[in-house]
Amino acid sequence: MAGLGRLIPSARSLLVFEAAARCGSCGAAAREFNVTQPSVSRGIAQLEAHLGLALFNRGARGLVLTEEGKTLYRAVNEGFERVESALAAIVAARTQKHTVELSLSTGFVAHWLIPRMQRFHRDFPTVDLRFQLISGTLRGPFGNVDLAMRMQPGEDADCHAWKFAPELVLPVCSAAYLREHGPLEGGPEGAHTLLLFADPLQDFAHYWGPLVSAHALSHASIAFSDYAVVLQAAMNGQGIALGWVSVVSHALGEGTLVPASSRRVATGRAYHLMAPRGRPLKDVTLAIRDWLTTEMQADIARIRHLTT
Amino acid sequence: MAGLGRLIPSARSLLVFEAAARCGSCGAAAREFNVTQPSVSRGIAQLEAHLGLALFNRGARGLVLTEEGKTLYRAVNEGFERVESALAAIVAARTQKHTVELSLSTGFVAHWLIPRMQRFHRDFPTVDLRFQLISGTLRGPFGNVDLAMRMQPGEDADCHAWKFAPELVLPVCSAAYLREHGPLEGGPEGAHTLLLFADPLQDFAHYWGPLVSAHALSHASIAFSDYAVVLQAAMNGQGIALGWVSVVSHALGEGTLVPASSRRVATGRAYHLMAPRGRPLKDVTLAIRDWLTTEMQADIARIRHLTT
DNA sequence: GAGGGGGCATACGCTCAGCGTATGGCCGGT
DNA sequence: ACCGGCCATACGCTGAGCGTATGCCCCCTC
Repeated sequence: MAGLGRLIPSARSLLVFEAAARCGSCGAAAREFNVTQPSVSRGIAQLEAHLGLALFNRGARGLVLTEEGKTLYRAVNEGFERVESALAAIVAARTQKHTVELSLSTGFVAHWLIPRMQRFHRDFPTVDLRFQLISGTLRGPFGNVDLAMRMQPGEDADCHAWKFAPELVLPVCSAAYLREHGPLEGGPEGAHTLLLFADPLQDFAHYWGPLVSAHALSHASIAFSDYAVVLQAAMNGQGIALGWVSVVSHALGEGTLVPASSRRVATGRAYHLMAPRGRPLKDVTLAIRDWLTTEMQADIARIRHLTT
Repeated sequence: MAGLGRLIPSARSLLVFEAAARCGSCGAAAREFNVTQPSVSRGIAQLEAHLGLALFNRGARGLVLTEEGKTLYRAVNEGFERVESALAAIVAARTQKHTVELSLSTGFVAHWLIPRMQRFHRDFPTVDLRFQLISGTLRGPFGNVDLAMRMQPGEDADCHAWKFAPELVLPVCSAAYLREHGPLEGGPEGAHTLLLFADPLQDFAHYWGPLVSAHALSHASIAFSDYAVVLQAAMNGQGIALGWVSVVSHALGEGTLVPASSRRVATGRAYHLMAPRGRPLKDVTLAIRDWLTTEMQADIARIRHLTT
């Protein structure tokens, strides 16, 4: 409104007026603007002189709006509120990001998701991921996250569930380790170092059993308390680790890990992505589910020759 | 609203923003505030920096509001209009004056209305006129004025419209120029000076074409950026200008301008006075409409011998 | 009635926010 | 390729807006 600039003596006149009207005194308004009382007094006087009418009656108890002052104050209050709401809204909309909470294992995040985080942020520029990280077997309630990875829906029936990846396991090591020590099956007794994950919840013999002969269990072993560290040690050439394909698919595709045996363990079970029913199922959550699934399927296709 | 003062970097930020948004360029907004273009440019940049977002996209054609800018502009426009209405109302109530906003061309105001302003004030002593001045072709929204002059109602269907004057154009110059150089049609090639109005929105060849033979377009010419100045130059004897009768009727009646040719262009279109439906249609607005129309009809009758 | 507290108004002098000028870069039209 | 018109920025200037000091007024309490 071009006219407004011409109707007031300066841009700050109305801000000063509004503050004085609301606070009821020059001193209180001055404190709000971090100026001194004479500054507000002059500002109001300037506005009144410009308009040719009194907006306040002055008294020992401060300022009292005249009838014209009340009319103007109502308008200014409404007008400023309209502007302030819009300002607040556009600033909030601009900085507002979707926060999505994911419950995932440390190994998965470290060796599968982080390597493709750049692509994730490209595809989801307004999403801010928050992780509930689970060291070891995927477990525990996830009622307070948007998306969780778990083995089977049975853990928490009251949820949406979507199949994500089959549970397929194979021994993996670095290419350098393989060249130096040969595959897991060959070689003399105890020639290998097995990198174990010290997880009381997981029967690793259950997985190792089908992969090595009985006497092979005499191999040296190193145990770690986090599966992500187990895989890192394998990549560093320190031994052979169990490789859950859902976690090592990226590393196998990149060649930072290679199969250490021709044997595989397919348990018949599957990892699922789950969303609790008690939490809003946001579009962005579904989009991320789809993205994760698509990426996993692409990885699996890419390393099919290594896992069958 | 105390918050508003904290959301903007300075009190004048929003005034600058609103003007730039409405005018579509820093230069045009600067002219409205009687400052230079860099001043507006800095003001907008300061506001954007403070808010942390872009309000305009910059280009070779000026400023275009972003989506956030549009949101803010709507709010600021409404908010400021609310304040301005109250300000006008209390000033009018105090002085018992009616403020009437008119959207008219600079040429019309300068050469048709101002010459009869004394008579206007005699007939409307309590009316305080405010002008939205349009340099060049009458155009643009007029939702925030009481009365606008436009070519056809189609521009903004949601309005009252009353026919005001036909679009009739003839070449005009001063009497002294005519005595010295003769009419537009006669004389050697290139003997005249054409006073042009540099308005990209208006195809002046469309009007000059029927008024002069093809070779006459070789006349020397001077271009001005405002039609009011074009007419002033013609009155000063500097050449021949196109005279829209709706603007030059007073000057023709007074003899400060005379026809420079026997040819006329009647486009068949008509100027209208319009009032937006979204704004109160005040009695004083209708009275001014009638006054303007009566004055124009009297002018046209007075110069009928010159325009047919 | 006197005194004190708290309010607003004004004179004087200071300073930096906002300005203009100069200039450069970019874009679109010819 | 050239030109006109737009916006952005560096530099220096200045007066609008500020604080301080002070005076005056009103209201309340003793």
